[in-house]
Amino acid sequence: MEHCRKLTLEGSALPFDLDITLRCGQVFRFEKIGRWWCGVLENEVIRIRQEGRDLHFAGTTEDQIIRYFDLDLDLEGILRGFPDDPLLASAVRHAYGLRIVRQPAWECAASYIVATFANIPGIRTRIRLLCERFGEEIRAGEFAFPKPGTLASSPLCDIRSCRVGYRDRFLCGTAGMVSNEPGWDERIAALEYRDARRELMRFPGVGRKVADCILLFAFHRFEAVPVDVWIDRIMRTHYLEEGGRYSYDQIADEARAIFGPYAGYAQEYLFAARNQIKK
DNA sequence: CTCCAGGCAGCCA
DNA sequence: TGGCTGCATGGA
Repeated sequence: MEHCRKLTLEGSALPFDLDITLRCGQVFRFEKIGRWWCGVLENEVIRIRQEGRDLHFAGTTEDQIIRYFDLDLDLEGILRGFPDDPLLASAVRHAYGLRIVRQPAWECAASYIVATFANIPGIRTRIRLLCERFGEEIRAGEFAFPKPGTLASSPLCDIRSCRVGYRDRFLCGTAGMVSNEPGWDERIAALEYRDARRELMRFPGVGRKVADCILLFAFHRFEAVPVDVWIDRIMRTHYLEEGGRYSYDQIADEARAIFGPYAGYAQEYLFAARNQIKK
């Protein structure tokens, strides 16, 4: 591996916690080996570790690190702007320094399509298998994320062999649509949140929740609030009227009303602290 | 073994 | 529009 660089975090880059950021379940391909996190960024194998304010990394540029981890974002200001709420405050304390990573749009979409109705360890296994089978080998034993064209032209049975189950045709179908429209992500990025979500939901396997995940994790639309079973539970138990009937959009709207324009970030901190939040 | 998971599409009223 | 149901799979 090429030589290691160092980036000292300061200003907007604080707070930042690499472990929490890569462990919280927003990304599925990073793996911690010893003290190093190893993963693939833009077809480059990278490794990175944090020691206090120092970020040591290899395999990519400082600009890419800053962009991927969104270190120019004033996270402290966002956290300070949250409403005075004890549950959210405890979640922020628990996951302090978590940053929403800027995922490539296609990788994010494909990942969350195969993430539906599954648990995180299983998702990681599936995505690893997809990369090993369909991704370009960029180094011995290291694979890029599969290109949409590759998946679109692969037999469903081959895709299913990566244990994606019934999601095989969703993944293949979305891969086909994406590969037929270069620049689809820029088109989405130019739209208002509601329009962007509606457009994303035209992809097979992309419903409200997956669309919100793509908008939050790839496009950094921080008003997007993915409501999975955990967030649904937390919102109903702690923020909504007991026994009330709430649709997905009503819960997300409530979250935006309570947490403000960075509700997506609040959601992510609550998700990261889900096992510490009592039912 | 049972339960459950970063839900979705396809129905039906 | 809103509620119900089947769905493949593996990790805990």
